[in-house]
Amino acid sequence: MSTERALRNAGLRATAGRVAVLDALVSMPHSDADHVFRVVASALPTTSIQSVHNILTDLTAAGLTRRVEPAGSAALYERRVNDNHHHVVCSQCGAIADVDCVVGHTPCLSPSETGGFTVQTAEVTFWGICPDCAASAA
Amino acid sequence: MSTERALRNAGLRATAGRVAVLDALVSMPHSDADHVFRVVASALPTTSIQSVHNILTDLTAAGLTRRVEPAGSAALYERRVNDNHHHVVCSQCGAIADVDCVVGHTPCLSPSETGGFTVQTAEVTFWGICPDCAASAA
DNA sequence: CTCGTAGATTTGAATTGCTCAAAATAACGA
DNA sequence: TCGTTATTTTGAGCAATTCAAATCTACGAG
Repeated sequence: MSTERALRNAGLRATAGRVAVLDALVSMPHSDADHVFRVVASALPTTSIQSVHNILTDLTAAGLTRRVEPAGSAALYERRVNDNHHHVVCSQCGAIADVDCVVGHTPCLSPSETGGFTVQTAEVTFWGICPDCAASAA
Repeated sequence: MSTERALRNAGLRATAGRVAVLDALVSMPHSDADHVFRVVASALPTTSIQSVHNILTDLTAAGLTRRVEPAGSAALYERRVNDNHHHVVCSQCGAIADVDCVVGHTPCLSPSETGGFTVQTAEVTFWGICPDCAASAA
């Protein structure tokens, strides 16, 4: 299995829990730990929310998943990694979608005054209204 | 007092707690609720952390303060508002500084593919190393 | 000026999201 | 097949924040 290979390549053991979590994130990106837990639990009844937290933390540390924390919601995880994409978040319902970066190529990557900070990455979050919320408002 | 006038202009009553919180945020921007509480509590011994949360929530709803939630830290508040500035956060110690926006004026405000979202604002967080952490690493 | 009331604060409890740690278990190289 | 060590399990615990009822107070009406 490709998922298991990815785990071993990252130096992690290929356990059922990790495979299930990674696979879950492919079909439902931007899921929080609880969401992942509910999907994984049906196939793996012995698991727990804490285990899912452990797994997600490990996977993120190993670079297999990315953790996103939009203001106001729990941490979200996605498999899409290493491409520095950004996100649009619905300020009404919290729905989230990927956004590829933008204007030229690395916008906002050279702030004018950094107060002496050495900038390594730029994280962009767009806030707006998702199609569903726009529809139900009309 | 200018602070009290600002409160009334926003349609809020000018209470001692609110004035103290606003004033505290002028001298120490990017403070979390606990930080604000400790400063305010010395002048206002009857207050509580919950009251500070209430106040900060109200002030933010009224547009008098801005709430920022960098990944991994508690919510931070600042008085600087309505100028859409951004932040640099130290990935080691969490120190935070303001960054004025950048490249032209409204960079990153026109993502290529929004997945149908109507984008209203763009929030940029730079991650890097602050001067202090850089110094102690050398 | 004082009084009543809507708006704020206080107090205490509860919730959410997550971390920590010890014991049990399972992956996988030898 | 077995042993080691990584991983999961289980259960407790914590920090940040929210909720809600009771009390209080700012401030406009009179």
